[in-house]
Amino acid sequence: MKPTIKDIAARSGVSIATVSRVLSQKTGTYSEKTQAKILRIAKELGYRKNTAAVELVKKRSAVLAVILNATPTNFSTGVIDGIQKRASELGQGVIILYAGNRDAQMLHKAIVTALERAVSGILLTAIEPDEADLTLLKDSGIPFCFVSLYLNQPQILSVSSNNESITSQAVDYLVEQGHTAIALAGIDGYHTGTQRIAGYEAGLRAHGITTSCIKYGDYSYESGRQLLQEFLPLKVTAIITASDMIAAGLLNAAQEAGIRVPEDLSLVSIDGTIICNITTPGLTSVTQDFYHIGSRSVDQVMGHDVETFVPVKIEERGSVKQLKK
Amino acid sequence: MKPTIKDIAARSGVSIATVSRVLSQKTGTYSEKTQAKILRIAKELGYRKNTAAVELVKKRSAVLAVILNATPTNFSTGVIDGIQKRASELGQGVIILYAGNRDAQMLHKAIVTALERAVSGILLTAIEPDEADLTLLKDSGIPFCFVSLYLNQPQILSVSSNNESITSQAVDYLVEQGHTAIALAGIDGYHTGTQRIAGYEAGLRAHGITTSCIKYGDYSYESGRQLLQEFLPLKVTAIITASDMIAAGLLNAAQEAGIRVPEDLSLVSIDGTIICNITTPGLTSVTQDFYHIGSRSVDQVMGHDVETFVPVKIEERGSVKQLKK
DNA sequence: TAAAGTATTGTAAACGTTTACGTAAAGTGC
DNA sequence: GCACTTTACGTAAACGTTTACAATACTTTA
Repeated sequence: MKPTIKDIAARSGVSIATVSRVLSQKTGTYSEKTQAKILRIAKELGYRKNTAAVELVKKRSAVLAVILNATPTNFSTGVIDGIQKRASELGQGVIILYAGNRDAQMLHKAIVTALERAVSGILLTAIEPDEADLTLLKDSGIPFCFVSLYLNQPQILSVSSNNESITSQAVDYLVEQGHTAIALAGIDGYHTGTQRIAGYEAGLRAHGITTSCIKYGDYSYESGRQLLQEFLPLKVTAIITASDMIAAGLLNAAQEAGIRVPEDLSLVSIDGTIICNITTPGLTSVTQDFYHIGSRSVDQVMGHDVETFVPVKIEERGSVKQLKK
Repeated sequence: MKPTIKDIAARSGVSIATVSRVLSQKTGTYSEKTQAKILRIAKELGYRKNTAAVELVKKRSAVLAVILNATPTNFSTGVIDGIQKRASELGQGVIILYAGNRDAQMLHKAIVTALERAVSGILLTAIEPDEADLTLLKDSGIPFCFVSLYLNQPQILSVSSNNESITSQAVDYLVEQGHTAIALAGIDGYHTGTQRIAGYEAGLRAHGITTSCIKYGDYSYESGRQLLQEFLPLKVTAIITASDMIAAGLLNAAQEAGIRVPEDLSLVSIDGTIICNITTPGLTSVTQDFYHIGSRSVDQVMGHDVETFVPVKIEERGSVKQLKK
């Protein structure tokens, strides 16, 4: 069946310890001649290490566990690309455990699965754990880091965009385009949403705007469509949306209702994924750098000294009208 | 540090074998009194099984490995939702290994990683392996199944939509709407693409249409945008696109070139993800049931008797014009 | 009551790999 | 040539859990 180091040792005429040292590349503990023989035989036999045996002995593996939340917004690919690349550079493998979308049970199971394996670190992407799971993580002794979430607790590692900066920059941009009746749409009441609300309100205050307007949602396209009804009686000229999906839903519902974008209503979308290019018109966005968020989170969980916040930028497309001043 | 069954045995006054039997729920091999005591102490100690030790001894785990290709088209979520749900119903965990997008090195590494772990099965989603990797999989003794790919080799398990049926239904639908100058766009030369070409051409023949028009691409939005140039000199009235992203790219490039959809050019998109709702106008699609593809692939790899093909359906939106006949 | 059957438990070995420590041989410096 | 250091290798034990088999205790049957 599956060849083991015992098989290699028997064919090489050396001990299993020597085979192990060669296969673990313990330089200086074997001769070149012995190494060549062992590597040749290992290849002939199609030998592969038994990961479970290694992890059992070493009580640690060179594997990062990524716990992945399926958000309505598709930014996972960028984050994962960043994680995979950086992990690979640091000699770490990556396994992904799926936690559904705000499914507490699946999340708990994913966390326990990660803890049951001797992973070197855990990255939780766009996931807000409850206190019990957070305690579990803290007590495990395994380093963990939140990705695209900032809990603002000093002992908890995270890498994300600065959510207050995201919305305050969006407000700045819209004010610059002449807008003063600015709303925030599709946000939720979790940490990310709360931070974005704070930035939105700080941005309004900084420009002396006293009227705020916040509509809650769940970041999804359908949520965006439904939110349009709530804006119809209001006098807002511009809306900052919590996600590209909210923006797309608002956009399409508005157009179906005869409201032209950007002529009658301007939109600035948070995230800046490819969705912003697909809509008609394209969506002006506060674009997050998901690739670097992912990449930097690997450095963070590996104990390297990195900045928590990854900068964002405004990307102009076609959804914001410049008002006469 | 981490409690082991030795700690539980010491506190319970029983042997480690008894602790193991209780924790493995070997019914009929322990008394209720002993069980209660062991479970209480395990909970007090915060005991968790060491997965590596279990896998080492059993040489098998109740875990499916999903090797995930990051396609330009975002259908992964549906597939994974289907896989996770069905696996959970069958008592299997799921770990996901990321293979990038047509990155042979990452794919090979993902496959080797899966083989190094005592997984119960491997699901390869939208992945076309080379011969060496396919041989590796076959020689491993671990069951594997292709998801959303059909290799048409009798010993190789797969679950997907019927790609010939997808394009022939699209042709049927467009002919029904009065179209006879029908193209196929964005397809590649791999298995899926080849099957869709066959269905497209069979569909044309069935309607006595002798002129075919096929433009290759890579399923991405950018590829779709670029393909428009190739269609400008042609007299096609309708295009079947290889993915929603190709459709969105063609759509937006056409509108920017003053070509109206559906008035001047009709589009039918293969996949039917949420992208089809986001574009303006919405894209008529041959919609695949990714959730059931994922779900059924779990049954397939677990050795249950299931149909290879999951039915597709035409979903009308706003991208096809009915021509006068 | 004795024998047979069943339930419960413990001992020992297995799983595949790593590594501390001991030993022998080779290399280096005085 | 001698003492010290380095290289190379082997032995034995460890890692945490499972399980076959043996032993013991309890229950049922004749």
